[in-house]
Amino acid sequence: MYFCFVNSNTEENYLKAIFLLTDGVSEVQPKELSESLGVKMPTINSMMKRLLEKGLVEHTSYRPISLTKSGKKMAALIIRKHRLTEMFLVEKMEFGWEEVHEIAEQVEHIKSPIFFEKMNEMLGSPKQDPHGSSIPDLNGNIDNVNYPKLSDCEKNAELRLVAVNNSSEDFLKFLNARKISLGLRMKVLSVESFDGNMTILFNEKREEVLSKIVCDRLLVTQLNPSK
Amino acid sequence: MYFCFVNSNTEENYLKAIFLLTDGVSEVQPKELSESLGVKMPTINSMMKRLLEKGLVEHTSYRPISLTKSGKKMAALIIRKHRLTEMFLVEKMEFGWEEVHEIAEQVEHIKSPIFFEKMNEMLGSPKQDPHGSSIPDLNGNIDNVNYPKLSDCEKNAELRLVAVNNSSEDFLKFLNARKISLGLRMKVLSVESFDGNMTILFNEKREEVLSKIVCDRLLVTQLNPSK
DNA sequence: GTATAAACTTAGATGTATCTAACAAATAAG
DNA sequence: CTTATTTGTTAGATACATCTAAGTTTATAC
Ligand SMILES: [Mn+2]
Ligand SMILES: [Mn+2]
Ligand SMILES: [Mn+2]
Ligand SMILES: [Mn+2]
Repeated sequence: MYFCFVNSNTEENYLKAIFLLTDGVSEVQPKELSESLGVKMPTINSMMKRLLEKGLVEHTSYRPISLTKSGKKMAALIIRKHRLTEMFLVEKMEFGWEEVHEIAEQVEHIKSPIFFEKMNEMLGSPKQDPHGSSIPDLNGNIDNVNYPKLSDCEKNAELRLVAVNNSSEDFLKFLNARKISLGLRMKVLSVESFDGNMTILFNEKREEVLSKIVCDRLLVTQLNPSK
Repeated sequence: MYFCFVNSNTEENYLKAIFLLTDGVSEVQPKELSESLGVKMPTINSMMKRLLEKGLVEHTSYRPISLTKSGKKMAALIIRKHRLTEMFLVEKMEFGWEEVHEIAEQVEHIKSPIFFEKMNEMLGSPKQDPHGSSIPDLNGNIDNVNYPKLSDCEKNAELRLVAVNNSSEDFLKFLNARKISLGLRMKVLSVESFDGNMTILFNEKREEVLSKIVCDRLLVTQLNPSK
């Protein structure tokens, strides 16, 4: 049934990184992958050679890298485990959303399908993780909703924060300190064209200036413009 | 504070195996360790060389192996994580006691003190794991209660099952099928001297014959002989 | 007490995951 | 178009975790 050839944790991390850098569809430059994983270029080369032999990636010399169908599925299933873990840590173990990414980075490699399906069950099959990213299903299919960045919105836009782009502890602590969490209502009061700073009204009450760097990492939906 | 030189999962498994084979106090033969870990003898040699350099084991050529003080502490802390995990899986995630050992074998290597201390808190600082083994404290101290085996008990002994010697899935499923679980009352009705088979009365109702192999793996306490 | 067996060690090989140094191709600049 | 610069590849080295084959030491048997 399960045709069990298993990949190492390292291989899993490569597949995941490629998936995230390509959105599961496009290609990624070796350079970009090397920076994302924090390894030197030749390391990418030797790993691509292995993943190529296993039929998980496509790569010809001097060309960008992409996942094969089976590579894509494997990557999505690892991401499923990562995001279920994050949700479990937040919902069932009372961790803050800023604490869970590092732990999930390790837990995602546990070899035990039932362990993650138990989490899924206890959580009631959640569709998003604590950072608003979609959780792939058991077949490796993932909703590819592409939320706009706050920084791409215009003056007077009425928005709701639905996800963050980045789960680093520092960034999320920054948001915590300003009581910015998923679901928050926002209105763009002004955009400074010089540096991209935005003045935002939160929940129709609180006003705050956010830098371009921060606005790039906040993903939003438009609130229905009727009314 | 934490002087963070970290060991690989493999090194952690060796430390744990030595601890369990020596009860944290005595010595173990390389042969025995090699069989316990399922690796060949030279593998033990090269790992002992590394652990020796790290100051975690003591070993001179052709002599048995023991843990140093710091090796002992590290081993105990890994065992703490293993057993807390097993308890968490049973108590908070509704796994059966026969399912948890393999998962804990992987989870024990997660690098995140807070992850395990959260489990500990949620569980109310349990003193035993689901198989009745003691959970070491945060300083690596462990209650070394040495329960007798059922197979060492005599006819008419009145006992309570407090732990099992072995957490293999097969053995625990065998016990499940016979509704044998921790806390169960037992009375030794007879011992067959030829093969060590014992006839046991459970909960003053149910009678069952258990083989020597099984009785060797059941750890008991004497019920107070008064009354 | 020597011979045989068992346990242990050393040497050398393999595969994974990484690196540096040196070279090659593609891209950008002038 | 030729020259830098950036990007990518190859070759060779190192550390970890394991093995097999070949010796050594210790223990057991006669
Ligand atoms: Mn994450
Ligand atoms: Mn990971
Ligand atoms: Mn266990
Ligand atoms: Mn383990």
